[in-house]
Amino acid sequence: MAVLGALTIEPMTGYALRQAIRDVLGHFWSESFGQIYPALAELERQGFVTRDGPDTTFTITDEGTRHLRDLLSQPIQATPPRNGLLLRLFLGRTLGVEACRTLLTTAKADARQRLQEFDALAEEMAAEPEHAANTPFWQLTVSAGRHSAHAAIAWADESLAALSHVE
Amino acid sequence: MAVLGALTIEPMTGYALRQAIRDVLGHFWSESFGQIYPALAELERQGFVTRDGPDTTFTITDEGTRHLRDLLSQPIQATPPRNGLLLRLFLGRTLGVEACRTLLTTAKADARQRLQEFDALAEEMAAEPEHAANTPFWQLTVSAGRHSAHAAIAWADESLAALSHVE
DNA sequence: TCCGTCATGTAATATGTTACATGATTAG
DNA sequence: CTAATCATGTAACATATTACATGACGGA
Repeated sequence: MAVLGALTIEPMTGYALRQAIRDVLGHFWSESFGQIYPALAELERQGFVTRDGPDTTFTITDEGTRHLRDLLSQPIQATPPRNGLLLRLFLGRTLGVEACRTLLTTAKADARQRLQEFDALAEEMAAEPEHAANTPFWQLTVSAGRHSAHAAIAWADESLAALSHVE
Repeated sequence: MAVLGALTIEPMTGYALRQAIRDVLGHFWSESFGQIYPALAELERQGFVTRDGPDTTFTITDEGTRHLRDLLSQPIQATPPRNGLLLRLFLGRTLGVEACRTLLTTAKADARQRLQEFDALAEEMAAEPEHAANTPFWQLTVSAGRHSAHAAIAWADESLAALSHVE
């Protein structure tokens, strides 16, 4: 779904695909080389993408677009959560309050960092008039990241305050 | 780490462990049967847990607690993101605005639901005086969930408003 | 010439879920 | 007595990452 989706934006090589997924979808999606190339081969076999010219860029076919629409319409399957930060804090009594404070401070700094990256990303998107029809949707994903980062900062502040009363 | 951590709260059978992980850590961690039993066998082999009595509850050893402290102190390794909702919204032009609106409405309802679950969880925790030393840390994880859910609701509202101007 | 990047792919490995097999115990 | 839950475990399968192998090309 991610590979087909990226190819709706523009034709790309597998290598460029990996960069696009990392740089543009990076904050909510990821794929490794080992997934992308076999996926492209399979999609080609099924006629959903074609390999063009000597530079071997991949282009999505009409059938591929139809298939993508099907995939997008399927129910979202939840990925099992694995939040190492929260697991450590939950076990804070064993880990120690001081270490928890450090984790929270780092988490806050990370969230600030992410906010800056979202600003850059939003600017980048706005500066591409050829993708005007996509930008409203793309901005939604950036906005999600921003809301999430702001929430993380507020939570970290509250949590640090709460922990100052412990032990 | 999750298995050892859960056993610091109280000795448990593997079955109870799975329920505790699902019910208490569920909103930020998950383990399946296929992970828990082999992990317990390995932890027993290494002397980090012991199997007691005829009801075979597992108890963490002193060495196990030391090992857990080591594990908790190791750097948090980020899990690759896989957010099916954001991927679909990013490809909103292909999926269609109407479907995006539905996704956002559902996401908002889900977040509301989660808020209620967090309220219940917080009450449950507060009602267990024998775990008083743990509750400050446990409340942090609930608070994280609450902040995240509130952010999701605000984001969904904003996004629905933004999409009303599209097409 | 040599290094970094572009480019494709495979193999080894790691991780994780689901389904199945088995049997005890408990509640209706 | 029978259905649900408790309890442990394994095997098959699915998924995903990392490292490796290969080679082209452009710039310092």
